Amino acid sequence: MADPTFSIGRLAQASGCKVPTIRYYEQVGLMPPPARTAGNQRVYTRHHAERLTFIRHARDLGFPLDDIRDLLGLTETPTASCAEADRIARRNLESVRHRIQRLKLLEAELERMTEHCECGTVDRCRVIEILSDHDKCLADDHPPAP
Amino acid sequence: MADPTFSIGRLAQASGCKVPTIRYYEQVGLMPPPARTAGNQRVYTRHHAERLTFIRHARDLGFPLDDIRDLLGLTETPTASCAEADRIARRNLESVRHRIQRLKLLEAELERMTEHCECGTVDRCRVIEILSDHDKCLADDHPPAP
DNA sequence: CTTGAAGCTATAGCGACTAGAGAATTTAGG
DNA sequence: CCTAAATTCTCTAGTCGCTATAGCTTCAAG
Repeated sequence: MADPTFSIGRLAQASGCKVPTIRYYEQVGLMPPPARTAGNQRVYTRHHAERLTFIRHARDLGFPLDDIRDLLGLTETPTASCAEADRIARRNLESVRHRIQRLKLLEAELERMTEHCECGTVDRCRVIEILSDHDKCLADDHPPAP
Repeated sequence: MADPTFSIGRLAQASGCKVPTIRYYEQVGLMPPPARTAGNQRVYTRHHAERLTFIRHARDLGFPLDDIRDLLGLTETPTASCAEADRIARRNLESVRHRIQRLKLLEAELERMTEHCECGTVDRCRVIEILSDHDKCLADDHPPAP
Protein backbone atom coordinates (compact mmCIF):
# COMPACT_ATOMS: atom_id res chain seq x y z
CA MET A 1 0.00 0.00 0.00
CA ALA A 2 2.49 2.57 1.21
CA ASP A 3 5.43 3.02 -1.12
CA PRO A 4 8.78 2.04 0.32
CA THR A 5 10.88 4.87 1.68
CA PHE A 6 14.65 5.25 1.98
CA SER A 7 17.11 6.93 4.25
CA ILE A 8 19.73 9.04 2.51
CA GLY A 9 22.24 6.24 2.97
CA ARG A 10 20.05 3.68 1.23
CA LEU A 11 19.32 6.13 -1.56
CA ALA A 12 23.03 6.62 -1.98
CA GLN A 13 23.57 2.88 -2.24
CA ALA A 14 20.73 2.47 -4.69
CA SER A 15 21.81 5.33 -6.94
CA GLY A 16 25.58 5.10 -6.78
CA CYS A 17 25.81 8.69 -5.53
CA LYS A 18 27.53 9.53 -2.29
CA VAL A 19 25.54 10.86 0.62
CA PRO A 20 27.03 14.39 0.59
CA THR A 21 26.40 14.55 -3.14
CA ILE A 22 22.70 13.95 -2.62
CA ARG A 23 22.56 16.72 -0.05
CA TYR A 24 24.47 18.92 -2.46
CA TYR A 25 21.93 18.23 -5.20
CA GLU A 26 19.17 19.26 -2.83
CA GLN A 27 21.05 22.41 -1.93
CA VAL A 28 21.41 23.47 -5.57
CA GLY A 29 17.81 22.63 -6.36
CA LEU A 30 18.28 19.52 -8.45
CA MET A 31 16.60 17.27 -5.92
CA PRO A 32 13.41 18.39 -4.16
CA PRO A 33 13.65 18.61 -0.37
CA PRO A 34 12.27 15.33 0.96
CA ALA A 35 10.06 14.77 4.00
CA ARG A 36 11.78 14.46 7.37
CA THR A 37 11.43 12.14 10.33
CA ALA A 38 10.57 13.48 13.75
CA GLY A 39 14.30 13.60 14.33
CA ASN A 40 14.89 15.70 11.19
CA GLN A 41 16.36 12.98 9.00
CA ARG A 42 15.53 12.89 5.29
CA VAL A 43 12.98 10.36 4.04
CA TYR A 44 13.01 9.60 0.33
CA THR A 45 10.43 7.98 -1.91
CA ARG A 46 10.57 6.05 -5.15
CA HIS A 47 10.16 9.37 -6.97
CA HIS A 48 13.37 10.68 -5.49
CA ALA A 49 15.16 7.49 -6.38
CA GLU A 50 14.10 7.76 -10.01
CA ARG A 51 15.04 11.38 -10.25
CA LEU A 52 18.43 10.76 -8.72
CA THR A 53 19.08 7.88 -11.08
CA PHE A 54 18.31 10.19 -13.97
CA ILE A 55 20.72 12.79 -12.62
CA ARG A 56 23.44 10.27 -11.93
CA HIS A 57 23.10 8.79 -15.34
CA ALA A 58 23.22 12.13 -17.10
CA ARG A 59 26.28 13.08 -15.05
CA ASP A 60 27.97 9.86 -16.10
CA LEU A 61 27.32 10.95 -19.67
CA GLY A 62 29.03 14.25 -19.03
CA PHE A 63 25.99 16.54 -18.94
CA PRO A 64 26.59 19.61 -16.80
CA LEU A 65 24.18 20.16 -13.93
CA ASP A 66 22.52 23.08 -15.68
CA ASP A 67 21.66 20.90 -18.65
CA ILE A 68 20.33 18.25 -16.30
CA ARG A 69 18.16 20.84 -14.65
CA ASP A 70 16.72 21.69 -18.07
CA LEU A 71 16.16 18.05 -18.97
CA LEU A 72 14.43 17.42 -15.65
CA GLY A 73 12.21 20.39 -16.36
CA LEU A 74 11.25 18.86 -19.68
CA THR A 75 10.32 15.54 -18.13
CA GLU A 76 7.81 17.38 -15.99
CA THR A 77 5.77 18.45 -19.01
CA PRO A 78 5.71 15.22 -21.03
CA THR A 79 3.66 16.81 -23.79
CA ALA A 80 6.39 19.33 -24.55
CA SER A 81 8.40 18.93 -27.70
CA CYS A 82 11.52 16.90 -27.23
CA ALA A 83 13.44 19.09 -29.65
CA GLU A 84 15.07 20.82 -26.71
CA ALA A 85 16.19 17.55 -25.17
CA ASP A 86 17.61 16.58 -28.52
CA ARG A 87 19.44 19.88 -28.77
CA ILE A 88 20.98 19.45 -25.32
CA ALA A 89 22.11 15.93 -26.12
CA ARG A 90 23.61 17.01 -29.43
CA ARG A 91 25.46 19.85 -27.78
CA ASN A 92 26.98 17.44 -25.31
CA LEU A 93 27.87 15.04 -28.08
CA GLU A 94 29.69 17.86 -29.83
CA SER A 95 31.56 18.70 -26.66
CA VAL A 96 32.54 15.08 -26.11
CA ARG A 97 33.84 14.81 -29.68
CA HIS A 98 35.88 17.97 -29.27
CA ARG A 99 37.44 16.61 -26.14
CA ILE A 100 38.27 13.31 -27.81
CA GLN A 101 39.97 15.07 -30.71
CA ARG A 102 41.98 17.24 -28.40
CA LEU A 103 43.00 14.37 -26.16
CA LYS A 104 44.18 12.35 -29.16
CA LEU A 105 46.57 15.13 -30.09
CA LEU A 106 47.86 15.15 -26.55
CA GLU A 107 48.21 11.39 -26.54
CA ALA A 108 50.36 11.51 -29.67
CA GLU A 109 52.52 14.24 -28.22
CA LEU A 110 52.99 12.47 -24.91
CA GLU A 111 53.83 9.24 -26.72
CA ARG A 112 56.45 11.04 -28.71
CA MET A 113 57.89 12.44 -25.51
CA THR A 114 58.15 9.21 -23.62
CA GLU A 115 59.21 7.03 -26.53
CA HIS A 116 62.28 9.06 -27.24
CA CYS A 117 63.36 9.55 -23.69
CA GLU A 118 66.56 7.69 -23.02
CA CYS A 119 66.55 8.53 -19.36
CA GLY A 120 69.94 10.12 -19.09
CA THR A 121 70.21 13.44 -17.33
CA VAL A 122 67.70 16.22 -17.42
CA ASP A 123 69.73 18.42 -19.72
CA ARG A 124 69.20 15.89 -22.49
CA CYS A 125 65.73 14.75 -21.51
CA ARG A 126 63.32 14.53 -24.38
CA VAL A 127 60.36 15.31 -22.12
CA ILE A 128 61.87 18.51 -20.81
CA GLU A 129 63.14 19.42 -24.24
CA ILE A 130 59.74 19.23 -25.91
CA LEU A 131 58.09 21.09 -23.08
CA SER A 132 60.70 23.82 -23.27
CA ASP A 133 60.60 24.37 -26.98
CA HIS A 134 57.28 25.25 -28.42
CA ASP A 135 58.41 24.57 -31.96
CA LYS A 136 59.03 20.93 -31.20
CA CYS A 137 55.43 20.39 -30.22
CA LEU A 138 52.73 19.04 -32.48
CA ALA A 139 49.68 19.69 -30.37
CA ASP A 140 49.96 23.35 -29.65
CA ASP A 141 46.46 24.51 -30.32
CA HIS A 142 44.28 25.76 -27.56
CA PRO A 143 41.43 23.77 -26.05
CA PRO A 144 37.98 24.54 -27.44
CA ALA A 145 35.78 26.94 -25.56
CA PRO A 146 33.24 25.27 -23.21
CA MET B 1 73.66 44.61 -23.88
CA ALA B 2 70.66 44.74 -21.58
CA ASP B 3 68.19 41.95 -22.17
CA PRO B 4 64.77 43.08 -23.30
CA THR B 5 62.10 43.29 -20.62
CA PHE B 6 58.35 42.90 -20.82
CA SER B 7 55.31 44.26 -19.09
CA ILE B 8 52.83 41.66 -17.91
CA GLY B 9 50.65 42.44 -20.90
CA ARG B 10 53.42 41.76 -23.40
CA LEU B 11 54.38 38.59 -21.59
CA ALA B 12 50.77 37.50 -21.83
CA GLN B 13 50.75 38.15 -25.56
CA ALA B 14 54.03 36.35 -26.06
CA SER B 15 53.05 33.30 -24.03
CA GLY B 16 49.38 32.95 -24.83
CA CYS B 17 48.47 33.16 -21.14
CA LYS B 18 46.07 35.75 -19.86
CA VAL B 19 47.32 38.49 -17.57
CA PRO B 20 45.45 37.32 -14.46
CA THR B 21 46.74 33.81 -15.06
CA ILE B 22 50.32 35.04 -14.91
CA ARG B 23 49.62 36.78 -11.64
CA TYR B 24 47.97 33.61 -10.41
CA TYR B 25 51.04 31.55 -11.29
CA GLU B 26 53.15 33.96 -9.29
CA GLN B 27 50.76 33.70 -6.38
CA VAL B 28 50.95 29.91 -6.27
CA GLY B 29 54.71 29.91 -6.65
CA LEU B 30 55.04 28.67 -10.23
CA MET B 31 56.48 31.93 -11.49
CA PRO B 32 59.13 33.80 -9.47
CA PRO B 33 58.16 37.31 -8.41
CA PRO B 34 59.64 39.65 -11.02
CA ALA B 35 61.27 43.02 -10.48
CA ARG B 36 59.01 46.05 -10.26
CA THR B 37 59.10 49.52 -11.75
CA ALA B 38 59.12 52.59 -9.51
CA GLY B 39 55.34 52.53 -9.92
CA ASN B 40 55.10 48.90 -8.74
CA GLN B 41 54.40 47.30 -12.10
CA ARG B 42 55.92 43.92 -12.90
CA VAL B 43 58.96 43.78 -15.16
CA TYR B 44 59.73 40.44 -16.77
CA THR B 45 62.85 39.12 -18.43
CA ARG B 46 63.55 36.50 -21.05
CA HIS B 47 63.90 33.97 -18.23
CA HIS B 48 60.34 34.56 -17.17
CA ALA B 49 59.14 34.27 -20.74
CA GLU B 50 60.85 30.91 -21.17
CA ARG B 51 59.53 29.58 -17.91
CA LEU B 52 56.01 30.71 -18.69
CA THR B 53 56.18 29.11 -22.13
CA PHE B 54 57.19 25.88 -20.47
CA ILE B 55 54.27 26.10 -18.07
CA ARG B 56 51.79 27.01 -20.76
CA HIS B 57 52.95 24.22 -22.94
CA ALA B 58 52.75 21.65 -20.19
CA ARG B 59 49.27 22.88 -19.29
CA ASP B 60 48.22 22.47 -22.91
CA LEU B 61 49.39 18.90 -22.62
CA GLY B 62 47.20 18.35 -19.60
CA PHE B 63 49.86 18.30 -16.89
CA PRO B 64 48.49 19.44 -13.54
CA LEU B 65 50.23 22.38 -11.92
CA ASP B 66 51.81 20.19 -9.26
CA ASP B 67 53.48 18.06 -11.92
CA ILE B 68 54.66 21.20 -13.65
CA ARG B 69 56.16 22.39 -10.42
CA ASP B 70 58.09 19.13 -10.20
CA LEU B 71 59.26 19.35 -13.79
CA LEU B 72 60.41 22.93 -13.31
CA GLY B 73 62.33 21.78 -10.27
CA LEU B 74 64.07 19.16 -12.38
CA THR B 75 65.10 21.67 -15.02
CA GLU B 76 66.92 23.59 -12.34
CA THR B 77 69.33 20.73 -11.70
CA PRO B 78 70.18 19.65 -15.26
CA THR B 79 72.49 16.92 -14.10
CA ALA B 80 69.67 15.10 -12.32
CA SER B 81 68.33 11.91 -13.81
CA CYS B 82 65.45 12.41 -16.17
CA ALA B 83 63.74 9.25 -14.98
CA GLU B 84 61.41 11.34 -12.87
CA ALA B 85 60.41 13.52 -15.82
CA ASP B 86 59.76 10.40 -17.79
CA ARG B 87 57.63 9.00 -15.00
CA ILE B 88 55.53 12.16 -14.84
CA ALA B 89 55.01 12.19 -18.60
CA ARG B 90 54.01 8.52 -18.63
CA ARG B 91 51.58 9.05 -15.81
CA ASN B 92 49.92 11.83 -17.75
CA LEU B 93 49.85 9.73 -20.89
CA GLU B 94 48.03 7.04 -18.93
CA SER B 95 45.52 9.56 -17.69
CA VAL B 96 44.92 10.93 -21.18
CA ARG B 97 44.33 7.42 -22.53
CA HIS B 98 41.85 6.67 -19.77
CA ARG B 99 39.95 9.82 -20.56
CA ILE B 100 39.86 9.00 -24.27
CA GLN B 101 38.49 5.53 -23.57
CA ARG B 102 35.83 6.87 -21.32
CA LEU B 103 34.82 9.64 -23.71
CA LYS B 104 34.46 7.19 -26.56
CA LEU B 105 31.91 5.24 -24.56
CA LEU B 106 30.02 8.44 -23.92
CA GLU B 107 30.21 9.40 -27.56
CA ALA B 108 28.65 6.11 -28.61
CA GLU B 109 25.90 6.48 -26.06
CA LEU B 110 25.12 10.06 -27.03
CA GLU B 111 25.07 9.09 -30.69
CA ARG B 112 22.60 6.37 -29.94
CA MET B 113 20.47 8.87 -28.10
CA THR B 114 20.34 11.52 -30.75
CA GLU B 115 20.15 9.21 -33.74
CA HIS B 116 16.98 7.59 -32.54
CA CYS B 117 15.25 10.73 -31.43
CA GLU B 118 12.31 11.47 -33.64
CA CYS B 119 11.59 14.76 -31.96
CA GLY B 120 8.00 14.19 -31.01
CA THR B 121 6.96 14.93 -27.47
CA VAL B 122 9.01 14.39 -24.38
CA ASP B 123 7.08 11.34 -23.21
CA ARG B 124 8.44 9.44 -26.20
CA CYS B 125 11.82 11.12 -26.40
CA ARG B 126 14.68 8.72 -26.85
CA VAL B 127 17.07 11.03 -25.04
CA ILE B 128 14.92 11.25 -21.95
CA GLU B 129 14.11 7.58 -22.13
CA ILE B 130 17.72 6.46 -22.10
CA LEU B 131 18.59 8.85 -19.32
CA SER B 132 15.67 7.61 -17.25
CA ASP B 133 16.31 3.93 -17.62
CA HIS B 134 19.67 2.73 -16.53
CA ASP B 135 19.23 -0.64 -18.25
CA LYS B 136 19.04 1.02 -21.66
CA CYS B 137 22.47 2.53 -21.25
CA LEU B 138 25.67 1.07 -22.57
CA ALA B 139 28.20 3.28 -20.87
CA ASP B 140 27.28 2.95 -17.26
CA ASP B 141 30.64 2.48 -15.68
CA HIS B 142 32.15 5.09 -13.46
CA PRO B 143 34.95 7.40 -14.48
CA PRO B 144 38.44 6.31 -13.44
CA ALA B 145 39.91 7.71 -10.27
CA PRO B 146 42.26 10.68 -10.74
C1' DC C 1 19.71 0.59 27.79
C1' DT C 2 23.79 1.01 25.59
C1' DT C 3 26.65 1.43 21.91
C1' DG C 4 28.00 2.30 17.42
C1' DA C 5 26.53 3.51 12.93
C1' DA C 6 24.32 6.79 10.35
C1' DG C 7 22.44 11.23 10.04
C1' DC C 8 22.33 16.43 10.74
C1' DT C 9 24.25 21.50 9.76
C1' DA C 10 27.71 24.53 8.58
C1' DT C 11 31.93 25.76 6.79
C1' DA C 12 36.02 25.35 4.10
C1' DG C 13 38.73 23.35 0.45
C1' DC C 14 39.95 21.33 -4.20
C1' DG C 15 42.03 22.81 -9.23
C1' DA C 16 42.88 26.29 -12.25
C1' DC C 17 41.59 29.90 -13.11
C1' DT C 18 38.03 34.19 -14.17
C1' DA C 19 35.58 38.43 -13.09
C1' DG C 20 34.94 42.69 -10.97
C1' DA C 21 35.85 46.97 -8.21
C1' DG C 22 38.38 50.88 -7.62
C1' DA C 23 42.85 53.05 -7.53
C1' DA C 24 47.39 53.96 -9.57
C1' DT C 25 50.63 54.12 -13.35
C1' DT C 26 52.23 54.30 -17.93
C1' DT C 27 52.10 55.61 -22.81
C1' DA C 28 50.77 58.08 -27.01
C1' DG C 29 49.12 62.01 -29.21
C1' DG C 30 48.50 66.87 -29.60
C1' DC D 1 54.11 69.50 -21.14
C1' DC D 2 49.61 67.87 -20.57
C1' DT D 3 45.77 65.14 -20.98
C1' DA D 4 43.22 61.05 -22.10
C1' DA D 5 43.25 56.30 -22.83
C1' DA D 6 45.18 52.02 -22.00
C1' DT D 7 47.37 49.22 -18.90
C1' DT D 8 48.46 47.60 -14.39
C1' DC D 9 47.90 47.24 -9.47
C1' DT D 10 45.63 44.75 -5.24
C1' DC D 11 41.91 42.51 -3.31
C1' DT D 12 37.89 39.83 -3.03
C1' DA D 13 34.62 36.68 -4.67
C1' DG D 14 32.83 33.46 -8.03
C1' DT D 15 33.08 29.31 -11.18
C1' DC D 16 31.97 23.70 -11.26
C1' DG D 17 30.90 19.66 -8.92
C1' DC D 18 31.67 17.99 -5.50
C1' DT D 19 34.62 16.39 -0.97
C1' DA D 20 36.20 16.84 3.75
C1' DT D 21 35.97 18.19 8.35
C1' DA D 22 33.96 19.30 12.95
C1' DG D 23 30.80 18.73 16.30
C1' DC D 24 26.54 17.48 17.16
C1' DT D 25 21.94 14.40 17.21
C1' DT D 26 19.22 10.41 16.05
C1' DC D 27 18.40 5.78 14.99
C1' DA D 28 18.74 0.58 15.02
C1' DA D 29 20.62 -3.70 16.85
C1' DG D 30 21.68 -6.44 20.66
